[in-house]
Amino acid sequence: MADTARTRPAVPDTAGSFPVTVDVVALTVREGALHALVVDRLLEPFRGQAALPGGFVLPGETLEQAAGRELEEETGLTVPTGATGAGPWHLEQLRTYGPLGRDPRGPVLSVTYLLLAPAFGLPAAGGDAAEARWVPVDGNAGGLAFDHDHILADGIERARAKIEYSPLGAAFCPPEFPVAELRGVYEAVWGTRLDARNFHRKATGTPGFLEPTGRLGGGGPGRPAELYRLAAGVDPTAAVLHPPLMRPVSSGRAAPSA
Amino acid sequence: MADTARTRPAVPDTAGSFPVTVDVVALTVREGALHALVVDRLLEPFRGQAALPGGFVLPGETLEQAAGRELEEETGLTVPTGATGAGPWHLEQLRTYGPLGRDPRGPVLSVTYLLLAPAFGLPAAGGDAAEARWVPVDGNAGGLAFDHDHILADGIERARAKIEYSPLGAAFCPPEFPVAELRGVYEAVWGTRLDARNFHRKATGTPGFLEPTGRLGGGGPGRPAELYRLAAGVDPTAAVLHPPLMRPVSSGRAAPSA
DNA sequence: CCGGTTTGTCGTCACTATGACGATATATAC
DNA sequence: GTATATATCGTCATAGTGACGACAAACCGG
Repeated sequence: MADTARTRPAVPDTAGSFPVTVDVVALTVREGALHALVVDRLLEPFRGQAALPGGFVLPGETLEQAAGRELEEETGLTVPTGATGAGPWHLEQLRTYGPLGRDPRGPVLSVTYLLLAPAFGLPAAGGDAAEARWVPVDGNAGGLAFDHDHILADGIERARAKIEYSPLGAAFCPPEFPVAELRGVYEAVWGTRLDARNFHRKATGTPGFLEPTGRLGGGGPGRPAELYRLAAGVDPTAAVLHPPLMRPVSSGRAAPSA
Repeated sequence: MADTARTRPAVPDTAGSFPVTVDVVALTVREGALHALVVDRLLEPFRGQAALPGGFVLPGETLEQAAGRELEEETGLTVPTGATGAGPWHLEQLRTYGPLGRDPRGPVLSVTYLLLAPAFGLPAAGGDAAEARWVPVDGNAGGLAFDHDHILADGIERARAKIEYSPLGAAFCPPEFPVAELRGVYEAVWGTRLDARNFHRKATGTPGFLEPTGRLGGGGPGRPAELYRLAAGVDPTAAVLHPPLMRPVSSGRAAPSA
């Protein structure tokens, strides 16, 4: 143990050491509205209060692994491996909060992740949480534990901004979907209405965005829609929409919060 | 000590505790080229190698405070307080790396920050670093310690993307500057040439971006330019450029790395 | 003093992308 | 069949861009 100090330099004693949590802003579109995943806390602090799913990072874990584990433990959602790739599901880091003044237990760092997912069956509770559920985020979803209201707002704004120029809107859709479903995603995330014809022109006319499957999706009333999938081999965060799909100025174009 | 467990819930024992560093990608524009601030390490690991300025977060410190302290200790640069506001200097969080496989001393979390600054006098070395210096980032600045090459690349890409739609390009400029200087920033950051007349039209014609001071800036050859400042009261990260200033497609439109 | 050079600013023009909206195709509901 | 709903294609005016001409106002060298 003493010789490791020579062969392997150590972290200086003055450096602080912090517990680290991973919290996930999981968003989906259900019934035309943007929903976030919250759980009810079973433990102190904030016992009984709603919070974002998340928990402490364990030794030997990566941050992504911790995010996936907590999500699965608390909500039953299993994030497919490689969800940072194209297709449904998208997991990306949001930002890091803390360590001061955000947890009554003391200094705690929170690395947060943003998950965009298709509407998914009701998750099951477990772990440190009871009753995981999707809650609509129309304006005032407030009342979350810790600084999770703030984190949720940041996550929503990130999602709103990213679908402007990236194909990430498709992360909310199943592997094959009609253009109208994608338009519904934009309308739900932005809280606005988009012209179906102009959206169709932009979505299908942008190289590297959508790819026709040739199949038709029937079922509902009206003419059956052609099904599309995300263009293959495209980085889901690449800026394929050039110029971007712009949110109507009439809608609440809130300034991104840094 | 025993009763605090009742009145103040504690972090569970199973939770890991991690040393946390703050590393800063400091960018500036000098002589028409984008430069990054690097220091030479005085201590192991990677002693003698170039690295981004940064160091361990101390107990009781916020992340921003740690970033400012390390920057000042190692490079002599003093970030003005409130550099997240408008005007020259801009400090924002980039992302968090780790904790596994990036530091030979063991699991270490690195919260990184992006600093955009006007060209500034040669920084002075100190602390754990010798010879802080600006290095041009034209393509192959590589060879930094830890995963700092990767972090630097992420920071540059963030800067390239942000000046497309935000007024952040002005963070590289002094408080008052001619339009041509701002154009030089865009050209340096994007590594491309822009048409002076079209840039002037877009920059001066976009509400919430530039504000004429009425003063003229003389000195060099040619007609003296009108001096502008950033529009007052505008969030420096707000998307004021709608549609954005788009990088020419001819230039290397690399896909953002998530 | 005077023309040449350099840089900043204003204008023009073709083209692209958008926003608004009409028209047609093809399904389900009654 | 008729009404209704949805998808897709087309048209047209307009805003914004890219390319580039023209003029303004400083410096330089003789």
